[in-house]
Order: sequence, then structure tokens, then C-alpha cells
Amino acid sequence: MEFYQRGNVLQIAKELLGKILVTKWDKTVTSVRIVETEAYAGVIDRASHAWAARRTKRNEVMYGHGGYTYIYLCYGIHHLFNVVTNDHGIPHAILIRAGEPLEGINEMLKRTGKEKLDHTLTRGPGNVSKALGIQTVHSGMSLLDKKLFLADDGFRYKKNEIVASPRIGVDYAGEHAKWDYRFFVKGNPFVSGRPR
DNA sequence: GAGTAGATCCTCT
DNA sequence: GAGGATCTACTCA
Repeated sequence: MEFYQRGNVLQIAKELLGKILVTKWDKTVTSVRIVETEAYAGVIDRASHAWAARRTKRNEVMYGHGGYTYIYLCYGIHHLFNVVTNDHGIPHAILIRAGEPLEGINEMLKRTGKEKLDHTLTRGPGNVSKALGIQTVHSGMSLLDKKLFLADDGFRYKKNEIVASPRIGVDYAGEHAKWDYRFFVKGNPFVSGRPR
């Protein structure tokens, strides 16, 4: 649990690459290896929901301890999955943007209405949540829960396989939209590489 | 291949 | 009442 409570949200975002995100609803296990993340640095980050110390019922969980989920509905369609980091009162979070399917691929195909596995299954934060069956009702769960957690099988991407870039879909954030707070695995087909 | 518009609904102002 | 940490499909070239 200490892993999520360290101060450097960028460092954690980087280290989440290669870890495995697992969901287990009613004995159905699905998992993906994380290949793309974005860091949201709390009150100083205009692109974050917690910018300027905004505190609402929706983002309340971001102000709690690290190691909890923050899930929210975007554009009325997409459920976005975040990992809350840092200590109580510091609303840092990391958005999981993309993953590589590992377990339960058939189940993920069923959830997303696809017929066969292709790189669109878990590309983009909306699709990741959809494939894993994550919804807003799961927001605020602990990552130590047996239903929704991060696993580490010792796999690590090499340093030169990890690339930083500006974040996606946050153009409204002005100068902050240019920060290199997005981390992804170079050349991985599941990374949502479409530049805006 | 690139650019644009529409979907769609919860949350905060 | 407005807008958003997005995705997809469609148009045009």
C-alpha cells in the first residue's frame, strides 16, 4: 500500500506500466497489462478534477489515501478508471489509459460487443473500463480488495521502451495540456497514440 | 490518411 | 444549464 502513497505521482505513473490490472466479478476474472498511464497532479494541475483544491462528492476519493480507485463517467458514455496516489489530503491520481489483454479475453469481447481480439479492445481509457467491466459504482474501492486490484508478476519494461508525452484530451487546460505527464510503452499496438 | 461531428448523461455552477 | 481526463464513424482528399 505504501507504493501508492509516495509523493512523486510521475514516478508512480511510470512504474505502473507493466503491472497487471485485474477485475474479478462473480468469479469471472479479466486482466490487462498496463501499457499507458497519465498522471494528474492535484491542485496545481488545471487538467485535474481536483484543480485549485476543488472538492466535491464526485472527487472526494482523490483526497483520501493512495491505493483507492477513482472512477467517473465522461461524456455520458465512458467510464474512466484512475488509481489514487499520495497521502490523505493530496488529490493525486493516475488515469489508466490502455492495457494489453491477458486473461478473460472472451469475456472482454462479450462486454465490448466485439467478435475477435484486435488492438481496439483495450485501447483508450473508455475501452479499458468497458472490457474489464469497471463502472462508476466501483469508485472508492480499495486496491487491496479481491475484486479489483493491481498485480505485479515481476515484469518490467525497459527504460528505453517507456516514452513520455503530453496528455490527451485536455486541450482546455491551456499550458498544462503540454506537460509530459503521459507515459506509454513505445511501439505497443494497444497504446492510444492518436495525437490531438 | 486526416479531420470533424455526434453520441449522451452525470455533476457542478 | 453547460460542459467534460472519449470513441467512433463518416466525409473528403
